[in-house]
Amino acid sequence: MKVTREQAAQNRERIVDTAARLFREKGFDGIGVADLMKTAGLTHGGFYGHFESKEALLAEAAGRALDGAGAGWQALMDANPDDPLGAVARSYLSPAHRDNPGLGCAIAALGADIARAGPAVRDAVTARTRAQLDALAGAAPGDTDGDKRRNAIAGYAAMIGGLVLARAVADPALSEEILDAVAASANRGHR
Amino acid sequence: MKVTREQAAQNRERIVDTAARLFREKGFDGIGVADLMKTAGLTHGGFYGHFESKEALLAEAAGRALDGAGAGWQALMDANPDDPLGAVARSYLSPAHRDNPGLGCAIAALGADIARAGPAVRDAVTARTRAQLDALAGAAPGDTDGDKRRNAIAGYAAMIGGLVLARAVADPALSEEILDAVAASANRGHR
DNA sequence: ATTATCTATAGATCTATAGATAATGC
DNA sequence: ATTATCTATAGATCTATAGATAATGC
Repeated sequence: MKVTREQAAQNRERIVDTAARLFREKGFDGIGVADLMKTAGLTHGGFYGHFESKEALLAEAAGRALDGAGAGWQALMDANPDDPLGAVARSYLSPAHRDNPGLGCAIAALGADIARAGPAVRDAVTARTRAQLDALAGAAPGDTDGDKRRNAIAGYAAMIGGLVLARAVADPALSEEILDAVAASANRGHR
Repeated sequence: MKVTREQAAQNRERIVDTAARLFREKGFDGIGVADLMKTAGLTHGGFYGHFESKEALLAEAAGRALDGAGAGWQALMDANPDDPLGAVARSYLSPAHRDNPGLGCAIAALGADIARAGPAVRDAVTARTRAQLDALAGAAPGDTDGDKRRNAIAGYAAMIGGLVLARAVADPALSEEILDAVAASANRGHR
């Protein structure tokens, strides 16, 4: 059953999108190529015509997930010119984000997997991280460019760690308290 | 080859210690029971006399790792009464911690695995998180108890996220910049 | 003729268990 | 007699590949 060149390209995109979701939900080792392809509506063996390896797919999937996040942040910042960073922080630290890792931040969901991965994955993530920090730094509070950049990095770090911690704890009240406390500290920089 | 009751208890401890290190280094799915037992100097089959399942071991191993971190923080805070939180942050955000996940923070190394785990694991982590936040809140800056607690949570979150991000990026200079920026923001609360 | 996808499988792993072994502890 | 540990294995999964199939694109 061959398909058109265009259909094949669409299938490839669907594999990347499916992987971007399933890797974030279940972790890199938590979903196999066979199940992933089945979810994408394809068969196991077809995978290796599109990607060299499962890890090569992770590099693309993580890149795509982070690109999506970057676009979402930019839209939030553009829509909230008086408090761009606060808007990003409130969205990032929402219960909806906490409860839907498959659609959320790839660093929070896959940070440890990425740290253990090879250069292709880490380079893809590094490039997006650089772009996101640059975008945040432009909107961050601070008297100098150095201050703004440090505040952007610290703010991003607090969001990531807050989300990871809020997902890890079992008590919903404590989880909520963590999200709120980090969001409040992000707002402190707002003037 | 039976061993004494005491030797068996020591073997169990060694399994937990080994797991605490290997899970943090390789992730929960990155190390198998057989390899883990071999590293502990025992055979695969002996495992199930000590633990109900691999996940039951994770609950103990994560608890032990976090207890060790809590003790280390307390020692750091006691030794630096004029800047207790800064001392913890500088240690947490050191290149040594970044480069040795097997000996480091279990939340940063295993946060996503913990979030996907069952109640035994999550409850063990929640109890230690509560204790650590209480200890940090006592030393955190802030005019009210509520401020101190919020600052403790936000500071802890920034440390976790900073470490995760510093481990994920491939560029050593960017990684260092992240550690330094988060440490500097933690010091901002210092008076 | 090319190629995207399929079925089938190799070979390696994984968790968990069954049953044997051998030393302790009563 | 009890029990901590061992060997061996069941049964399920994993990544990756080989070779067949069938439709596209020249």
